[in-house]
Amino acid sequence: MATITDVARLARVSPATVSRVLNGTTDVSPERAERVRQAVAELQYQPFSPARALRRQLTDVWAVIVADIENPFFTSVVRGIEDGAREFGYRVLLCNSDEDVGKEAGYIDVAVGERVGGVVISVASTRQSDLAPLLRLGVPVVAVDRRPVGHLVDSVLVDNRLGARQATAHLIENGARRVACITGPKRLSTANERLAGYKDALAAAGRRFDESLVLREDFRQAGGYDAVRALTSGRPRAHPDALFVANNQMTVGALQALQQQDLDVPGDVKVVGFDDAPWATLTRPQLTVVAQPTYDIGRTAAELLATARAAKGGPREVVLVPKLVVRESSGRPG
Amino acid sequence: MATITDVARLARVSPATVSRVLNGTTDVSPERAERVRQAVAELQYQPFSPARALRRQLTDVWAVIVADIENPFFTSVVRGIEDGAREFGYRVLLCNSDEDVGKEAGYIDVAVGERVGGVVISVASTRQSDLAPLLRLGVPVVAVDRRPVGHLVDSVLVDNRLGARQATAHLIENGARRVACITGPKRLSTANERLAGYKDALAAAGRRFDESLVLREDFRQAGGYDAVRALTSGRPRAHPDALFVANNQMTVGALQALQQQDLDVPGDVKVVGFDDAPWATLTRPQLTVVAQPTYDIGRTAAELLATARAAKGGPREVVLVPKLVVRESSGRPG
DNA sequence: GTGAAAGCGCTAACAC
DNA sequence: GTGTTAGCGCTTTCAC
Repeated sequence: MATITDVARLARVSPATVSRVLNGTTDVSPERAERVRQAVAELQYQPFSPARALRRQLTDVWAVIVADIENPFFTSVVRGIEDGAREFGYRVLLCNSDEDVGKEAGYIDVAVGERVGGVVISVASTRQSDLAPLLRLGVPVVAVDRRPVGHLVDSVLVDNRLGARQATAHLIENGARRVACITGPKRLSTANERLAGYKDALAAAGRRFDESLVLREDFRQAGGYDAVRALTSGRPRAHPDALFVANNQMTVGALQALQQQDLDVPGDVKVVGFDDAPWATLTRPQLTVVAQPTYDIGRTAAELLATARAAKGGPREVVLVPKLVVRESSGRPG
Repeated sequence: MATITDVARLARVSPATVSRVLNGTTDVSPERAERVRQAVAELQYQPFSPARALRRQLTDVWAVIVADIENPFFTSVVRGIEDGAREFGYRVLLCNSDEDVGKEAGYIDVAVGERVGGVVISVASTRQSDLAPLLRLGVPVVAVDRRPVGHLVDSVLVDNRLGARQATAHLIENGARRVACITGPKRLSTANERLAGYKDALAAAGRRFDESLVLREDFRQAGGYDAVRALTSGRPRAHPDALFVANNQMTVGALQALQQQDLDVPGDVKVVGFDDAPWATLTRPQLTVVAQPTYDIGRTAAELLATARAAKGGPREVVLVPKLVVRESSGRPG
């Protein structure tokens, strides 16, 4: 591969001049600039990024570390981040922590090693994810979706508690007597906040909180499936007549389990899921969900990251509002 | 941030010795090695990747360039690639070309600039995507899903023609008289191969090929929706009684359009989609699809990439076999 | 406006 | 085993 020296030789100028033409830092005489451009084209020269990064001590790359690249929620957020990054002149290095704190730590090390210009992260664990290596370096970090505790970073969150409260209240209004909550692991703030919102709604309706109706699973499809199997395995009187499922992938699993057991939705069990999906109107019945502003979450994160170095004061926190989208799976009033 | 020199000073050794400890290239006396490790820990030293890449002239990074990060097909492929990459000791830099040859070219330049160790790409265009910058550099490239013409690269493809033929034949066997094909743009080999398979099946059944029953849209949801609207807008006798939809996202749109027009599936219109989805059993009726071995595609690509430098002979091509998964949307025989 | 020269942090060749 | 040294490709003073 050609180097800047090769280009300089061919264009009969110094390497410094080639650099100046490429970066537009100083004026170069038109003729020489033209010679340089020709030489670049002829040699198909492409600057070697590591050399440039070494010299400049920074890169125009952001690392985006998401917990689950297969979850459409995150890919939509990523799209928002990407579009924002492009606008601000950054490239995006996308990493998948796979809900694993260890893998996540590895990618954080990579981000540190690359001296990336910024990091957007949906932490694998609210308490255990360690952002310190980034913060020590002074790399701006924006947390999305999940709240990291003990680290002072900007964040873009959704009012999960509100969304969960609305979902649960809606089920109660529609006549549900025993609403179960299938939520995620304790290590995720989203799981806890959605559970809290569920409790809020019960309390507001004067309902007793029944521990046996709350199940924690991982946020994956199999978790939703297993939860429903467990909830419907005991004596029938103990079964729930409504489900608030706190995550999109678990909702798929939950619906599959209900279907397999010939339980009618919403007749036997009413269902509200979290996060909308393109196919939510294709299921029978159509799925009621708490929709999240996924793309905006990403967009907003990019804006915070781009302005992080200039920002004064403490961490900035943006909380976006989810929206209950009522379809058929949650039944009807009365 | 601490440098290798800082570590060396603190450990009272030379920078070379620190490097040796970190990379395990040569034996270092136990005591000195221990001192180095302590210094590394104390300073929280993290090697600066660009400096290392500059010196070594290569990186342990693969670029994975996918056409649409929001398409679950690709994210599943990516998971396969990632798992393979990890096994072979590579990190994955994920890029989203957004079905745009221009953005794709930008990421190819990035890959060249970074001198990545390999590239896995699902090209944005069979003919227009330009892999030459990579090949000139000698970077191993593996194409997945879509076939790039005019470039000698390894590839992992699916037998789209076979899958499409099976899908269409199945619809015909189930009594469809007018099978429409909603496929993708001409620039994508997958779109063309699936159309070819559709034609194969018609021919094998002795059916006349009717141009008006073939629609090309982009591979996105709105495309499927628009196609169905178009197909059902003319005089009823011209409407199809079956649809072969050549892509997962378009299938969602197509089903939505059918639903909106109160067309019964499979009564009025039988449907087979391409690529399976977790929610395919939740729709009413359950969706018949041609399932692709997504994860294996990625896995296989990683294996080809890891062994590319050692491989002799011409380009290697692996063709995986899709599988028709019959559910309800395609009707019943007779 | 331009070139010479230094140096970013790291590793590998070479001495000892 | 270990330290010294050179140099990867680039940008940025500093002279002129």
